[in-house]
Amino acid sequence: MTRPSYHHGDLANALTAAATQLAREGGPEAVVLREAARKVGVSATAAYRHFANHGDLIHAVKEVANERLAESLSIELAATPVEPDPAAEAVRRMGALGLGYLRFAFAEPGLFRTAFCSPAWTAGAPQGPPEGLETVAPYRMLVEGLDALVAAGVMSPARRTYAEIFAWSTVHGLAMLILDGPLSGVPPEIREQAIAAVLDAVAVGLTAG
Amino acid sequence: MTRPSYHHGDLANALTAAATQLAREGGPEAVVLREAARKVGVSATAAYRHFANHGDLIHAVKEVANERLAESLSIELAATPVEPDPAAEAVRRMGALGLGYLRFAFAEPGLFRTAFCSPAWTAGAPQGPPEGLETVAPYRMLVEGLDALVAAGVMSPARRTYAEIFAWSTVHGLAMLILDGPLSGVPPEIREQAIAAVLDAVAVGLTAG
DNA sequence: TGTACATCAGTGAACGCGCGTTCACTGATGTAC
DNA sequence: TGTACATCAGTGAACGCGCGTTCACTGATGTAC
Repeated sequence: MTRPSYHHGDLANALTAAATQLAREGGPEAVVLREAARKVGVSATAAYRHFANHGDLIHAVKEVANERLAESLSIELAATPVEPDPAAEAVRRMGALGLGYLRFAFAEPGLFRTAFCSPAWTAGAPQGPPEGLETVAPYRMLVEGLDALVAAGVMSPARRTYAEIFAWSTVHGLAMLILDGPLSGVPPEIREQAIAAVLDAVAVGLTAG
Repeated sequence: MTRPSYHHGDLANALTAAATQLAREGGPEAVVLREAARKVGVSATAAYRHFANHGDLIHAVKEVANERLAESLSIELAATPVEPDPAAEAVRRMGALGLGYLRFAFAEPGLFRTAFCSPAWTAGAPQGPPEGLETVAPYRMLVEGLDALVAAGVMSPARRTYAEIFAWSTVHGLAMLILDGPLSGVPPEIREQAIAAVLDAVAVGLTAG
């Protein structure tokens, strides 16, 4: 298990992968730089050749987590057949996005919590240009879904404003209340019913009137 | 500022108050037992006469935070005049509850985050009987609000199921996304508009059809 | 009304923990001539 | 094709931090007789 050369060759990626595994098992607080280095078989100091500091490493994991979330959304989008009717199709897609979001949260709680961890955890990470929300894949998918709702005539343009925030808030809140919060005791069966009911209510809130 | 006697007399409450102030300023991670003792002017060891451990102290703060949240809901309920029409009144109350929840989250982010902190923070706290959600004041207020909606005939009984979870998830998610999450950059003015739009969408989701 | 004594509520020193980070260093790589 | 040398990517020891918690203790309180 020793590496062939003194130089690792791909240490940045290896550390990110190890740190991602830590996050998967215990959320952002489990991402410890020394442990990631240990897993890769390298001294802790070596990490500083590739990451500015601890927060920078967490930031890298956070980006990976967002990619995984986007994948989960895509998978759920593809899991149900396309509806011939544009209106029904737009509604189907929104439901799939919500379901993909929640499936990810419950299947990968550690990564989910890391994707949305407080900025305190990534403090010190050197930030480039202040990239907006539009660069985050899951958010773009949500925007497209809502636009399709309007294009299909199933949501009034007046309701379009802040619709991202409404839809996102609901699924995010549900995930948080169940993962970390006072709804953590809800058994899986009830949880599934609640998810269906909540997603339905969101659809109503977006399209009614 | 020295206490009159060797015995403090009310140390448990004093420590809880000091710890609550710490939480107010920095959330659950700022609740450090030694610091709370320091603020009260007592040795760290003394805290162990009144709290089983660190998690127990945080648990006490968590309960205080929930009381403050309930107060915020009550204040907002009383902030707008009662509607004569029962249907309008029930809708008004739901809006006030949502607003009170969000006002509290933004006015007291540290306490809000403590009220909903992960069980990991309160680990070790000796738990009595597993008290259900019904014992938590804010939750009871939500249940009453939804029941009133049905009683006033403005929400169909079919929609009543899991309505708590839908309404709660939405306001909770909005608070989290803005406090800790990717919506933290939203300026206060836009935030207020978003709050109004989201609360409106929830009302639609609850009552439409 | 005194007094002995159990109990309660504090004290202060100390420990271990494991982290992030820095330091001076050495082995490996690649490029100019 | 060799060789000198700058640069890059690692090493290992060490530091400081501040926490939660334990220990043996002492001062204050209250109760039985």
